[in-house]
Amino acid sequence: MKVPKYYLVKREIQRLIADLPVGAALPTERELAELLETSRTTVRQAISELVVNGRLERTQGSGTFVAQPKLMQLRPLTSFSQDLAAEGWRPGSKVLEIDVVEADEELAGHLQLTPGAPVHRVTRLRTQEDEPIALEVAHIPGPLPDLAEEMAARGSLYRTLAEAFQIDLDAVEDIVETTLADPETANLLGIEVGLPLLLVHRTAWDADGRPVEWTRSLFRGDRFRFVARQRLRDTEHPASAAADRP
Amino acid sequence: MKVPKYYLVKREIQRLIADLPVGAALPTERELAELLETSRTTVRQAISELVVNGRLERTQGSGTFVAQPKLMQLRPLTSFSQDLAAEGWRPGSKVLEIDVVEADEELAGHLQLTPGAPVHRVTRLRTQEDEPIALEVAHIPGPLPDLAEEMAARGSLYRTLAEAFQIDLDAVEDIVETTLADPETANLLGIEVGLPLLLVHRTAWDADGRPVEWTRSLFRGDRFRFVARQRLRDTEHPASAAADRP
DNA sequence: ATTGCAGATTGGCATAGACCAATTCGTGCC
DNA sequence: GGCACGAATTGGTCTATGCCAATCTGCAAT
Repeated sequence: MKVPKYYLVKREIQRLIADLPVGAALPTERELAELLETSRTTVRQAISELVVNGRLERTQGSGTFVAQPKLMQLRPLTSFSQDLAAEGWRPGSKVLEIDVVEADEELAGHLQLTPGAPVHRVTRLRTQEDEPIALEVAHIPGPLPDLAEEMAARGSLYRTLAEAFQIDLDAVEDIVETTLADPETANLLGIEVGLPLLLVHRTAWDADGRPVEWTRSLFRGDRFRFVARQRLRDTEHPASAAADRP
Repeated sequence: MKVPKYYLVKREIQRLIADLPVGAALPTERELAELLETSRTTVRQAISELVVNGRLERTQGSGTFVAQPKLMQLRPLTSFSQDLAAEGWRPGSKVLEIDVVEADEELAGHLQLTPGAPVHRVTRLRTQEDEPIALEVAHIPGPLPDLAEEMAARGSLYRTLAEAFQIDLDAVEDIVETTLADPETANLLGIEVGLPLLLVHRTAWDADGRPVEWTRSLFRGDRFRFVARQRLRDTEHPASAAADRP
């Protein structure tokens, strides 16, 4: 099998950084090109893949550095804050905007509304140790008086829905796929344009089966894992009541 | 905000292909470079992102074409075949290898074994309409006599475990993250090196809480969505027995 | 000691061009 | 008509180079 040169260069660089601690600086691109007897373009292509994989971090004017390994995890059925707090992280959240928009075709479909119906929109930047890791846009239908104030008082969106508006979620569905960072998203998340992201669409229903939330989240692909854990409902033998998994 | 030129080119190309049907050919890279008054390198960078997003497909010697949109979905709790069949797809599976290996540190940890313990390994290529979409390596501990023959007779791994070895799954956990295709994987999946993949680690437990399967799957990021659907166990009010979601 | 500015350093973007590899297509042969 | 082969076409890789933008460094002024 033919392996392109930039891929060999990538492996060389991986060897170079294998023993380096987080934060260590790589040689400059121009030095690497000379050292590995190739062009700077090829070196950049190799480094780009390592950046995408989350192994390296580039800063214009400064250099290229060994990055933190991928660590965070998110379970789909609880809230962002609970998820990360349970893992021992320090999650934060910054509300960028709270407004009301008219549902377009797609949004109306997901929330079972007629297009044009008013929907509350909450745009938030999720952070971890003050580093942005996700951009989240939640859409909630129905009257929610003083949503901004209620949220400001509580912080958590789910807690606000439950305590201030008696909206309790009964089921959620997450759809996860990959996408690429466009300039605007890259800017907000402080990452490079073109980095792979995990695009998560979440729909939540109440006990009556009515959709109460439709959210579009973009997570850094190099910093996030998505965890889905499920008990299998044994439709044939409704016996199993064993302890939860270790 | 500064938007690089290749990104503008990308948008131009997106406009160009907006009305084209699947399979339609783009102008050649050299033509696009001239048309959009830029270099071929810049055009290639723009096209590369559209390829990664699954909007375009490149074939050396032939051209660049509009690709099938992302469509498939997979729920985490049933088998690959059931998942796709339920969505109306025609899934296939090709067993590449069935053998027994010694568990390394990581594998032993996931399956609660001692390193060096023998583990069955089933390597499969999952296909859809004869197109490879995922590479799956399953590890199952314990004695499984004539596993290869039993599987050949049934096709499905989960059915084989249940019917031939009385191994019934009770809970599963999927961990989803992004990664990039290395040359070997890219070769098997028939995609380009460097394309983003969804890397899914699945662990399955039986009713006694013993891990019975640990699987590493690589899905084409441009062809796959991952769906996790959950009922929220209402720990406070164990009442909810409403109909499943619409 | 602190601040401010200028220059050097480093990554980011874009160009032009060469050659390779896979595919396609036309031509001519059978 | 069908097949084989070679040329043309098209994407794949790599080089060399220039300039821009962000950052860092060090010196000078305060």
